[in-house]
Amino acid sequence: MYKGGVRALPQTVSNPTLEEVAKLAGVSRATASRVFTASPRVSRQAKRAVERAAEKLRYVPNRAARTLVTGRTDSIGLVIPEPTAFLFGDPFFPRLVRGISEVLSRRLLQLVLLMPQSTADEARLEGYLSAGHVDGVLMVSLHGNDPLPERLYGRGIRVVLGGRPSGSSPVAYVDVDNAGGARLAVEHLIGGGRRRIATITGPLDMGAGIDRLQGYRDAIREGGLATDASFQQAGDFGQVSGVIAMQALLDRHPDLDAVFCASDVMAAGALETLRRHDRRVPHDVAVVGFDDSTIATSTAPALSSVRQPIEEMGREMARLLLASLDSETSGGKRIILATELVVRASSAKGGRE
Amino acid sequence: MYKGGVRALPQTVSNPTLEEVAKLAGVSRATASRVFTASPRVSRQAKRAVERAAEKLRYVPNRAARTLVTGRTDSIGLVIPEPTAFLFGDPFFPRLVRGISEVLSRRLLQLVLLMPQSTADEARLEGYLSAGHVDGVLMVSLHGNDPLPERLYGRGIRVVLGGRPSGSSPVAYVDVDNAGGARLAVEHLIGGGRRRIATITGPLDMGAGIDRLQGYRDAIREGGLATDASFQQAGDFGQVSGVIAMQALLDRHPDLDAVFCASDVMAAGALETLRRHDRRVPHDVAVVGFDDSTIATSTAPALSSVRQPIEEMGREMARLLLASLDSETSGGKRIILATELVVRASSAKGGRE
DNA sequence: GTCTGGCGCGAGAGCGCTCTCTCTTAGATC
DNA sequence: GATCTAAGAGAGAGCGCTCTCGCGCCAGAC
Repeated sequence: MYKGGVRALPQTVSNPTLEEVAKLAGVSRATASRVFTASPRVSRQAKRAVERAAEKLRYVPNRAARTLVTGRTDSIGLVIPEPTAFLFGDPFFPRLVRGISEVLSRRLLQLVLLMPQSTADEARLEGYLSAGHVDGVLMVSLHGNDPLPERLYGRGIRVVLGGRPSGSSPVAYVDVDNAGGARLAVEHLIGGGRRRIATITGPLDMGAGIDRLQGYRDAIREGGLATDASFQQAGDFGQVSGVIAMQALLDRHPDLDAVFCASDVMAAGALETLRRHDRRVPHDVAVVGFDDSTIATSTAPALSSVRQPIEEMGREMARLLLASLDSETSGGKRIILATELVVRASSAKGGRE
Repeated sequence: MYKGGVRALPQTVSNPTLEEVAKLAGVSRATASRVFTASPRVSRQAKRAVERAAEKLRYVPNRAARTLVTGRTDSIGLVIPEPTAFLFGDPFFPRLVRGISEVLSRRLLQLVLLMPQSTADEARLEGYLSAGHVDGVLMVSLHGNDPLPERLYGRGIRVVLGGRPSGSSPVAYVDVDNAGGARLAVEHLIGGGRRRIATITGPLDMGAGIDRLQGYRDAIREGGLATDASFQQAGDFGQVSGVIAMQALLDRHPDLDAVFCASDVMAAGALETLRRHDRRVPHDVAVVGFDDSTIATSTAPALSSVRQPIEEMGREMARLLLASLDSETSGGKRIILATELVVRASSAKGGRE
């Protein structure tokens, strides 16, 4: 019975070894190896002979053996805690992967995704990553103060985060300009004549949640309006939390005239509540979301939103990790990518003059 | 410069080896090894000494070395071609992963996700999987006749598919009862008095697309209605294709009174078109989707849909693979899981009497 | 003709681990 | 007290590969 323990089972199909390839090609193992490591010191005919032999035997180099001696795996781990895949139900995740892959493929590195489902999974994951299964680790969207990145970092494993961690940390990261994006959104609302502007925040134990709130506050203050905590209501980026938060805000401020939501999904929930309360959007209340996800164009009215360069974030994460792998020094670096406001019907200026 | 080539670089942090742990614990390497392989023949005190030494040195067994001798990696690959993550933009993907993880975690196996982004990626993937990086492979939702599963199978690698391949194949798979689900949906429409029932199909080079169409046809025929190809319009599971297909169907049959869509997302598109043509749903036209995704409850009216047990599919895939790993014989087995119809407003019987 | 240099190649060590085989020793049996 | 047994530990081989070292050979310089 296959127990996932550590006991040797007979290989069902014992793969050919380099030794056999070399013998068939009539060369030494060393020469055959040189062919597969693309080493220059091989004659054309030896190379051809080895290649032919390999093809004939359907030889594939044993990765474990190679890793054992080189200390390298040529693969990169991407860790995505379970909730993330849902939070941004939207293309966030595949877009990020696409950006990362674009860079890694060029270097012939294999991207390996890891989705811990539980705390137990995550503990095991630390062992997996520490055991030399990957050359470096990318991680996204940590809730609270996930200790994993720092622990890996402490082990000398190269780590790059997507989205800044909520605390301070020596680990390198790439983030989008959440505060800047939020500020753009709120400045746009102020510019449209709104004065009683509420916000539905993300979880405040995540960098993205904190920074988007900060951007909102900055814009409110700089716009000469008063920041008032009763105009702020926390959500968790999910739709239901948008519905509930909007309700709470309307209870406190029936006359609010705009709401900035830290995610499109929450904004969709907010729209639902506004509709139920017969608020016209954008006439009575303007709404702006964040993420510019596909949901933004399918709501009625279509949602203004802050667009983030997800693919670019993936690319930068990969580049940063590769640079760290090259440089023999790790950590510290951070890259912030610009965000952009996309205005749609939900906050149209014409909504109210 | 880190090239992803095959050249040894100095390890930034050279991890402690078993040898060092053994020395610190005052035992031989063999005894130390026994501790980590949970072998029974170790005295309590030797075990404790080794554990203490390991902790002190922060020792993690080198996986490559272990794999080299055991021939096992204790990890399982899950291959998801890029389009899939989009197609079922919805929780399909995380739900599947959750089901799989549930089973694998219990065996302490690591799930590794692989998302080839291009044909080049896929070619490289074959090498990766063949090189002994994983003990077995799970694959989902193949477009057309993807040769990868059979090639891996041919190499003696254990493979289990999620969703039957469109052609015939010796590779084991788990699938939901697509035909049965479609049949339920159409029987429900017929039971509601509908007679001019159209369908928007999925891509017909995918098992799911083919089978859902087949179920539709069977139900139509058995309901005593005529199957008529002009009532069938192909889509690609995406929203836009639903919009367009519905338009084509209305052009041909302005008086159709129901439409069965092979995905919820296409159904949402169909609803859009129906609304634009002033068809009331369900009064004039009843609509049923497939997948019972979150979108089904957020459309207006809410969408009747066929529910599939995604988590269960993940679990069964994992179980089948583990069984195959145990049994030393591979392939052949197939498991079909029941689907279920969830009736909502879009096909309410009261819609028309 | 000799000397030099570099190219191509083979021999062999060794990466870190598991596992088999063998040895030691303590306890059980007579 | 002698013999047997089995539990616990160590020695050592070897998994498949890469890489260093050094040897032989031939082209070009003198």
